[in-house]
Amino acid sequence: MHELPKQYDHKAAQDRCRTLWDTGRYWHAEPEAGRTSYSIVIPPPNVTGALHLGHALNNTLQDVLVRTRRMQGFLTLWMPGTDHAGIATQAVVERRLLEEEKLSRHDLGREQLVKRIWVWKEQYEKRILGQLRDLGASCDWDRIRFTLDDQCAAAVREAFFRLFQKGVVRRGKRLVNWDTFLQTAVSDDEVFHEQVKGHFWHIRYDVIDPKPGEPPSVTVATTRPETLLGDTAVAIHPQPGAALDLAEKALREKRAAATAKEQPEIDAALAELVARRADLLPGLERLAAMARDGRQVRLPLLGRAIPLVADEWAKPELGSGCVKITPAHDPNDYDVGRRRSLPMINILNPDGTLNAEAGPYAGLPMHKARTKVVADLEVAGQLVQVEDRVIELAHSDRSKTPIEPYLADQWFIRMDELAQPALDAVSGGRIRIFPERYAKSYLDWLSEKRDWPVSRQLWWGHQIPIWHVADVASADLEQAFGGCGSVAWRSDEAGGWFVCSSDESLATETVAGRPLVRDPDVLDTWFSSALWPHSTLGWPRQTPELAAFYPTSALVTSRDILTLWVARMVIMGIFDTGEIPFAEVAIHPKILDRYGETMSKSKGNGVDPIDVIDSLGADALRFALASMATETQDVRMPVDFQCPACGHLVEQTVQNRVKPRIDCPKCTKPFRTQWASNAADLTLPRGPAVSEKFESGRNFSNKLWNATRFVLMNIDGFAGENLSSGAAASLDIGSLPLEDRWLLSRLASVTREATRAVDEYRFAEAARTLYAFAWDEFCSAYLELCKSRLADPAHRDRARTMLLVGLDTILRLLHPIMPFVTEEIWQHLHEAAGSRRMPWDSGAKPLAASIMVAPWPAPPAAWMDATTETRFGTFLGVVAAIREIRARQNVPPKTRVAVAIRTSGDLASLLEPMRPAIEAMAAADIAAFGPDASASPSAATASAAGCDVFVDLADLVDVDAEIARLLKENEKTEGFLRAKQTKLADEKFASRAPEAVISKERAQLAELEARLAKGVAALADLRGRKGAT
RNA sequence: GGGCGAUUAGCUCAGUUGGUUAGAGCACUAGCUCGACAAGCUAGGGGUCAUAGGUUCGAGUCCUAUAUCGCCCACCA
Repeated sequence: MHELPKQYDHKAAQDRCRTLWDTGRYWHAEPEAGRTSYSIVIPPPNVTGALHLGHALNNTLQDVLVRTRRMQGFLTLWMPGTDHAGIATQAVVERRLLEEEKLSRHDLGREQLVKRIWVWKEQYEKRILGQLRDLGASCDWDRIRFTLDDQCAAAVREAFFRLFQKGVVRRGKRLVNWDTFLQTAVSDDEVFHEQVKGHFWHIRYDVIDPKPGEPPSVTVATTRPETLLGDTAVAIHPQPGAALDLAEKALREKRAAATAKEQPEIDAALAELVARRADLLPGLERLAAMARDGRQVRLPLLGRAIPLVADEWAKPELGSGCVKITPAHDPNDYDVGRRRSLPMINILNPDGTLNAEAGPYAGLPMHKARTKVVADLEVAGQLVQVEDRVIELAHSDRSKTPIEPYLADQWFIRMDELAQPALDAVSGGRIRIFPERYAKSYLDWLSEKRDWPVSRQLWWGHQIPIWHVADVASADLEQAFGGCGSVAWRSDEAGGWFVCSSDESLATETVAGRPLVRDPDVLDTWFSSALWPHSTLGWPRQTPELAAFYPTSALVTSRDILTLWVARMVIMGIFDTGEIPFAEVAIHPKILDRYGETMSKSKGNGVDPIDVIDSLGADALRFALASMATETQDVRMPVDFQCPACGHLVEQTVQNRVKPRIDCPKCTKPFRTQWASNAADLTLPRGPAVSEKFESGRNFSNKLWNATRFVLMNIDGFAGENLSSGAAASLDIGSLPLEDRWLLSRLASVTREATRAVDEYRFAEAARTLYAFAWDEFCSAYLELCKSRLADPAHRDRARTMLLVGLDTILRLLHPIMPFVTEEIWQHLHEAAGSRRMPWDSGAKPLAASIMVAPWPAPPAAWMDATTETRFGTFLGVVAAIREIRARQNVPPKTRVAVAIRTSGDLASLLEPMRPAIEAMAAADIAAFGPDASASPSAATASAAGCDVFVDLADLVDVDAEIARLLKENEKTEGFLRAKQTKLADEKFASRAPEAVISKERAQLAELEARLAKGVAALADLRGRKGAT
């Protein structure tokens, strides 16, 4: 006999399963003619660090899809890989370099730094891929890619080259977010805003040669006074009066629509506007006229004459109505500068110090320059006023240092033409986004068609395949590269040329004696990510993989990168291949901590998935994550630290979550957290971050394990029938007892529900459906029922067959969510019952050696039978009724009770075969079963769907307790009854509700009336009995 | 400022096209070691579905407003 240990050992099972899968390479997909494929590319995790719970969720869901499709017979590929994550990775390595060796990247040089980052990458890539394997991800491990590997690099160069040829890659001065620590431009997405206390300085600029009646000066206000060194104008609205009228009109409209509560505030604003008009308008009108006349003001400190310009950007309703213009260091001023053709003076060096343009301030870092500028303005008497103000200061997400807007030459991609096909793909339904509402943010973002700045002044990344050459003629280039299809060139509008090549290097180092110089910049990391679906499959080569697996089937991601990544993949996929990169996009929730904050390593509120995998098992983790993946909202996960010494749980709080060590409040022993870095802390045992949410998954694994244990204990040499369609032993439904027909019916409907849920990315529903069925129906009901049948030689083998059908089907349905425990059980079943075949198995082929490649269940529709399910429900109701009476009368579990069941003759004969089952499951002896059954004088009563159940308790019955209970119950029934009567008596209801609803209500009313009558009779009976004693 | 979403049991969440007396897991209470499983079994307690209106014969579900929270986008001399 095949006997299993009492508890499921997830650690041993995980090791065994991984070995089995790796040996069989069931995760590998080779292009094969004639097979329908299903493919997913992994959202490549950054090699900046380890995977967190969000990744675990993302990858669990992908694995559920991939494992399901593989079992359904699709040629299934899940492409794994990691992302070089340009700036993020370089920042991490640079920060460590600085901390540990006090070196900057310039001390090391480009080549050495990149070498260091590769070392880092190897280390983290290994760790990440290891975590994915531990999670059970069935990626094709023979096809691991990296966004910076040779294959991806070739795709990047080719894609860039084509964009260059098409003319949508441009170079030009752009105002960028400059990170002065990393000395690179960063994208808007890599900038975060932080509120800091600052000031609002009001500075006076004197008018040059004011005429009589003209204001002698203008006052402007700024939060960044040092930028005045780069001012090239002061702006004033061209028609301040009209602008004020407009502002006033807008306010009045707002007031009309406002609630009474908001009105005082608007009134105050209106009053201010009116006062402002009186005070400032004449002056502003004068200034506007002066701007039209080309008059100038003198820039304080530097003494430069700068023009007054008329521009709508200056709002007369704000501040003094005038605004200083620093085109090279402010995004709005930049726009003004372009509109008014102003000079753009860059006052910054790349390292954040001021350059020669700043005159006497050159060499100072910005914050020192600010202090000095303010002090000098004060001395010069140009500082009018200083206000305290809270300002939103932009910081670089990567270096955590303040961002400086900075004018620099950058490469960017024009989106106007490229974006349209990507918009059409989603709005036309060729790409479907789940849940659908996210399509809106995709479309909104793309329809702005904003240019994509793609150059980064970094060393880690794909170096832009552009070479610069100056002082050559077009003919020289033609001669050098004319015959070469992989090289293109274009004038750089400054007398030089851009040469672009899709090859890694150019064939020559000079053209007409002039050197070709490689552009030092690298591409935004999202550029290579945008090519991921086709670059990983071999593009631009026409590989068999590309033909078989592109377009991919689905993309699974969280919503925050819908624009950054998903939209760009669609753009580039269509541009490069002419086809969409994926047919469906599944958006899953984010995991938040107990305070509703997103989990992140920097906050320290994360959970290492490996902690959960170690303590509770990968299946527990996966099951919990899948159950959380609902469509509507993000999910909160309260986290605790578990004391390694005593197991006590310490709630993770804002205070303790960043500490390297914690002293257990219970056993007082210290343990380390993920933050431990010094030697002393590292010697402490690790206290993993855990959440009770994962426990139900662990318990479920164990439940399945023990159900299997039961089946194997009873199988006793029975190897399983071949039920595959066409085989002799096929199931004859009509001959089966009620419980077997019920099981088949449930298997069919559960399979349908679970499959549909996965198809529609409703993972939580799939998990819930399977959990409830396996636990509450298969284990609690069916297994219990089988116990008596297994003891009866006449029925034993049929019960064994059905147990195997049930267990086998449940395992296959659960395998995508819980691969390890299902595989482990599959192997045990293989040993004990290897000749069994399900109707959806091929009868000729041997049973699959791994459940990973076992066919997905496909129960025939004929199994579904609603009548059987209802009847079985009645049976369960009778059992529950007897158990309830036992519980409320404190009958000891082993004491058998005598029961009478009063019900219609029809129902009684239908349920008669279930008599032994009822007796076994409720520890009861049925004395009477039918219309004539009646209560004995010492019975307690209960009702269940058309049956009255009387349990004869003899001297056990507590009459007073029964009376009290009946009183309470009758009262409750009366309450429902009255509500129902009122509803039915309501003429409106009777006249307007549909007939079906009314008859349903009537039936319920009748049922309630009968119930009450019985209750009243039982009560009278009990009272009489009490009087008799 | 614009957009999207959420608010249901002590906690974390489900709740199909509006239709019985609103569910699950964990936590809680009582009883139970019987050969599958104490990571278990049996029974139970616990909810004015954020608030206020409205539509409807009927609202957790639809509409409007309010409050609170979260996310995305834009802007803040």
